[in-house]
Amino acid sequence: MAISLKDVAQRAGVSVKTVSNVVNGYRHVTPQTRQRVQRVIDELGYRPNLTARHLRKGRTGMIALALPELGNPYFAELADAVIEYAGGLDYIVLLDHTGGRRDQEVLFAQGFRARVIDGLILSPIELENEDLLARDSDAPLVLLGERQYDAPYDHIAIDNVAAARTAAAHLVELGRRRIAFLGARHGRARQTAHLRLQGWREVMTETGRPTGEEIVAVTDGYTREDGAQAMARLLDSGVRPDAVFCYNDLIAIGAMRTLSVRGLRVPEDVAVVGFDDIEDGRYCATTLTTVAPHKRAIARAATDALLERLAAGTDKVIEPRRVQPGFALITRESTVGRP
Amino acid sequence: MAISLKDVAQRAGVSVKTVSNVVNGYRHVTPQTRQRVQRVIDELGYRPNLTARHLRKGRTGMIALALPELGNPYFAELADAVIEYAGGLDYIVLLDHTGGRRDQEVLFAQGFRARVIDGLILSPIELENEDLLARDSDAPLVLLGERQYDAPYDHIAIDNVAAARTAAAHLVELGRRRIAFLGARHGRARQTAHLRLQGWREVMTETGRPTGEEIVAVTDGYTREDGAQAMARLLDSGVRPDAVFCYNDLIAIGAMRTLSVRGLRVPEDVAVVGFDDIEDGRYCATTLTTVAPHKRAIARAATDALLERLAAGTDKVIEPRRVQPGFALITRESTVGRP
DNA sequence: AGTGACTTTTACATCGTTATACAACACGGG
DNA sequence: CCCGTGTTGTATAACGATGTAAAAGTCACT
Repeated sequence: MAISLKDVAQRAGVSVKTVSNVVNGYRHVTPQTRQRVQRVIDELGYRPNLTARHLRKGRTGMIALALPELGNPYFAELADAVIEYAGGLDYIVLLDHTGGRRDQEVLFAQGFRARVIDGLILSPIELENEDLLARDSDAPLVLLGERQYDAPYDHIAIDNVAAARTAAAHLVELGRRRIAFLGARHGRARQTAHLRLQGWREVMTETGRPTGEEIVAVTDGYTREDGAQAMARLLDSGVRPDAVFCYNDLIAIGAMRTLSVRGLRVPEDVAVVGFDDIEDGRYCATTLTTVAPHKRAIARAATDALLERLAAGTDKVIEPRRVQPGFALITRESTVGRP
Repeated sequence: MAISLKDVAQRAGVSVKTVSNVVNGYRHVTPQTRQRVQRVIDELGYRPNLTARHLRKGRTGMIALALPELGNPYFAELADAVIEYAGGLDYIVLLDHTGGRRDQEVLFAQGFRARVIDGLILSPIELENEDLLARDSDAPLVLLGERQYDAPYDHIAIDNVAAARTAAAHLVELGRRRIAFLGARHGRARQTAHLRLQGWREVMTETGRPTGEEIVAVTDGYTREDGAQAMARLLDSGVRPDAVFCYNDLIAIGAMRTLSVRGLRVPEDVAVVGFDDIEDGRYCATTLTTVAPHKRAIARAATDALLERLAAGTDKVIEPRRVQPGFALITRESTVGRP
């Protein structure tokens, strides 16, 4: 059986509340009392029951982080960063994955696990604006990632259009002419993929390069497999790009795999740029040039935004905040070759 | 303010306990009462406060899963599997990372977060046997992964020696003669690395191949970087292996990177085998032959073992259990070449 | 000694749930 | 008509912590 305040109080010959006061560092306790109680606490090895404390305080000290999938290293690395940072602020992080499915995302946004968590950081993929507007949970919600919404929630995301432009401009500078885009998505105008596609398209247009449908490969998902297949389809269709800009690193890695199978050299025949800066990219046979969002900054911004809302309470209204952490283009062999 | 049992009871004109009975599907409630209460529940959108329930029941319905790091895809994929499986059994999984540091591992084993979680699945790296014996927390603990301990805890791990033998035998069958081992560790005899090293050494000895120190590369960690450096050191030392068996896929990927930089072909000049079957390995320029532990089986076995202990309660003694999930050798281009 | 202004400690209610024990009621058999 | 049996519902006490309000103790000053 676990030790409770009562046990300590009994043994120390004081009231339960006094023990509680000692535990919580309350000011008005005489040094003698404090010392005596503290000794008993150490003796019995008392540790507060967080469940009880949470019940009484109405807060659990836990926040949830819902990501599409941990199998994607970008999200795993991001999760690491959030757990680390929030942990430092005495918050426990509940990690979850939505599988990028709309029903799951709605479930989480709606407060699945409400009463267990104080707030939620959600990185949506399929979630629609209407889902957010229909939300009735009162736990604070911070949105992560690049989809855009017209809803009153904090949103942390890098400037995707600018980031994509940087990547595209890099390929243009290298003198590439037929620069394909891998990882576009059907439909949904607010998708991240559209922002990156837009940045790419802007630069292509400005520099007189083709942007036709035949040079844009649509994928179902964001995996290596999707990238490999998309690249294969592109090549099979007769298009011969001399560069590809990929929605993310996984797709880029898949694409490089297909290029290797087809006997095309990277970057001599085809230059490749990814997005995310996952660690894999640094150890491919040909290391991957990529756009690196500052993951720690993202983790910090998201956690800070959420905790600030928690501290303010539900009544106080805080203007929804839009934070744009930085990014950097990291050039590696897949565009500039081996030194 | 959230709706509580009391609110529902008041509105429905019954006692609090009756509502509780309806919520919990207690048998002896007349259909009329049940229906009436249920209607009010739906009307008010009542959802049980799990914190209170947990306080009362003395259980939280949460288990922790402490892994070295999520950045390693093997652990990320494993975490995915555990969250999925335990979630299906109505358990919430608290994911944590120890960084593979002994102090952190001890902290978790000792019941950091006790009173929040009902039990713990821990995948230790540096944890020592004495740490386990000194453990005084009463929350059930299941050990995951390949380190061996003489302590009364359930342990889930594949047969590493057999797995390593399978991999080594594969390289022997291909006619390779100087088969290096990448990713050995200094000291600690109970380490996983030693088991894999042992399997490798057995096969080398049985087939008359060298097992000298010069062909075994020690690493500090288990990352791609470690693999790349170890491979470089091996080559610099003048050893010319025609195959490498790596402690894990990350090291193998790092090694392949170095081989590529040095102009050595895989598998023509050097065949490479990894361990873990992480997704990265399927999309390298040269896909990676690897030993694939059955991750889902591991996740299931660990969760089942833990939940069984939870169900049994602390008083009942269950014999510590050793489960060995299966594995499979998956041959890819890094040993058999491209078809 | 009595007063007022603190400081220190305590008793008790409370958070939202479930367990326990018991009251109220229905039913069938003698 | 009473009794035992079994069902249905309620009042109350926990679980372990904290907040509130008030009691008890201390001290300086008249």
